[in-house]
Amino acid sequence: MIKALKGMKDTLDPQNRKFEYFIENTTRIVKKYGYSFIESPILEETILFKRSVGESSDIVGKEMYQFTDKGGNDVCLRPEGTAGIVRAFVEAKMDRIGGINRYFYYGPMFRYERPQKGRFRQFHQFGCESFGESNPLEDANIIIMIKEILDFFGVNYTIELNSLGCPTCLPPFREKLVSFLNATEGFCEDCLRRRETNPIRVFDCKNPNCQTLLTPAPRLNSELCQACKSDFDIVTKTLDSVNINYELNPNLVRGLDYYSKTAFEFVSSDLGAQNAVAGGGRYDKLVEYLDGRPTPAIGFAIGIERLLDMIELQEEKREGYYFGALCGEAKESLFSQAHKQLQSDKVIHNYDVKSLKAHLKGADKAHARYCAIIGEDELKNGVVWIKDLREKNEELRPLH
RNA sequence: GUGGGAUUAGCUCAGCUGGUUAGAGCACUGGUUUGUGGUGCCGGGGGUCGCGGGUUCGAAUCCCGUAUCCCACCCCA
Repeated sequence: MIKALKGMKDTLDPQNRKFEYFIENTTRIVKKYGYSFIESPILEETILFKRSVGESSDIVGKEMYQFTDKGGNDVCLRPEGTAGIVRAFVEAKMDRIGGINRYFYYGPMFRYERPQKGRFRQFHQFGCESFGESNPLEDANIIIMIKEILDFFGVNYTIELNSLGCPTCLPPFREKLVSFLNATEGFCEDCLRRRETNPIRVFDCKNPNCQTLLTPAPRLNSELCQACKSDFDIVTKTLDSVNINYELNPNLVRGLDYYSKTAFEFVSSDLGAQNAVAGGGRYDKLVEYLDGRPTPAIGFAIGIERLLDMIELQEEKREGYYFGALCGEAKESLFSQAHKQLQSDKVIHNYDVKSLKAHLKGADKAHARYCAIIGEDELKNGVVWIKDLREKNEELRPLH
């Protein structure tokens, strides 16, 4: 038997029903906030992700499905959604047209990782990207929108918030931090590695010894430049004004290099170790990194599988008709009757001749509202027998 | 990439220290004196015991390898 590759899942019942339910309602909500559908290819040039997500990130460094295609191009299955959308945005010259453009997308992403709870090699994200709006009210509004989505599905979460600074205040801070790390002995191996790759991540270390050593370390939230600080204040004050609870997490570091200023994650204790159900932030420099005109932007993505893991499927409701014959002679009339019904209703047609009891069982299993039967008696009288499986009443309708 | 646990029917699992034709529940399917489901009763189909080696008279059972799944590290949605 040929099986799906490691970490890759087929979407069948009942997951498929959850998936449709999620897309339908999330789409409805984000459209209210002015987002419109966009789709970009799953396969992109490798350079796109190297320049946007960043070569120092784990995603680009070791998790990409990268290969050379038949034309000799260095290509990748997209590991995340934002880079492709920004490329599409710049390629369509939307940066030159200007204005405010908001897009949503959903689809598969690929990362070559060891699978575990809530983590797959092919997984799905639903994301939004807002271009052209630098006002931090947009940051707050996006967080409010995500909250509306998660609340609609009734999941538990907490919002974690941080400011990552900008090209004015982050690099000096990073240098300060690295000198501090260099001057301090006793950090664990992971932290020494982080010092080289992504120094801010040391704050995330779970090793209690490292946490102790970090006590006197410089902190970004007290090193933010005036602009970053005042923007972040607006975000938090706006959230306060609409009574949204959040936690300031100075250790929140996003794994993608393009983020700046506002960064947030929606985490849930109902998930496993992979507890982020949604995450995102501002990326004001990314459009120009990808050869566009400077355009402020902010976006986020929801991990669809992680969200679906937390939602309950509502019971499938009875709908439509089930058609069955009690004798071979009835088959022809039954088929034509079913065909006519199909013009206005969902119809499941069973082709086998079976007992009434067997057909009723079949109708029940098919979640049909009505069970329509033709047997010898009905054929003789030119009628079809119909039972309403929910109301438990029966009627005879003339064949037509 | 590093650990730990698992792998027997479609699903959840039982199968003791290796010993005759590998079991259960659920699911599926059919019947159940008259044409009434989701909820009675009886029957039926379905398994090269993940795969490959090895030990043995004999392996689902012991050993080695390997694949996949689950969980965690790491990282992130």
